Amino acid sequence: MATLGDLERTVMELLWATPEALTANGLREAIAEAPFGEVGRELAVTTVLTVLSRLEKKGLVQRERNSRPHRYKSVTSREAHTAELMHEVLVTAPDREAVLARFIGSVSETEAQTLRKLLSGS
Amino acid sequence: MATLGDLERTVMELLWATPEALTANGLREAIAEAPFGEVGRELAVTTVLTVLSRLEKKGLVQRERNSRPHRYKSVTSREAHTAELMHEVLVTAPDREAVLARFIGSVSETEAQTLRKLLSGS
DNA sequence: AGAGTCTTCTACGAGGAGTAGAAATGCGCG
DNA sequence: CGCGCATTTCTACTCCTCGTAGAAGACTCT
Repeated sequence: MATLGDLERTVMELLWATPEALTANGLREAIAEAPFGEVGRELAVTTVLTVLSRLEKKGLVQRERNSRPHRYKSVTSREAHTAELMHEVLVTAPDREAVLARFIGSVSETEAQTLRKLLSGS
Repeated sequence: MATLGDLERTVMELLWATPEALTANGLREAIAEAPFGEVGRELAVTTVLTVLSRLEKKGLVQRERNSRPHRYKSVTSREAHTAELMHEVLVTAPDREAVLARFIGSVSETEAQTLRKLLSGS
């Protein structure tokens, strides 16, 4: 299961929040100004590059190799990624029904409402 | 987020599958005969003990210190644990509704059925 | 071709996890 | 009560991931 480190997470956060593909340098700056994490985090570009390579290897990030400063973007949306993770967790258990029962008990009323709507629609 | 290693996972698997509390030695034997993982895995008892300590520190395992060969059991059921993990994943995303929508799309029809039942009941 | 920019390679340190020996501790028996 | 054995704790080593970045190589543009 793809578990992310702090910096990796931050990078994904930014990529998910940006529709266009970003360069390593762009990301470097974005990290420095990111509203979360310790502010004013000045990283070397190579650091960002390394993290991006690792994320690419993990299949979370796609790189455009044609444009010269390579541009990076997330492969899936944040929602898709999160949902996929949830599903991965779900299928680790043999008794999924029981897990779902527990899970339902842990979501807020609003979320339950959303689920009802979604389920009746199909 | 408490992520488990392979051996830690195996141990939890066995503890979840057993209603009574187990001793380190019992677990050692159980691991050797476990139907999953490489069969015939002969570990030193100390190895099992170490893993159990770590799991205890993580709050996943509870130890009975009174009986002399200490006995260990899982703190929560497998289902509860899995559901909790799913919830943890869910709340990492800002737009939970969207995540749930995606998630619903990824579950089987049977599971969707279960969810409908559960949600209508409340 | 040269200068500057961008990428890849290599590396190190911290921390988690698998593994287990050595040392300490406690229990039951003689 | 003290000894020997079973059990637990301490300590340690290795491997892997992740944060971090320098040095070296590749590319591009004039």
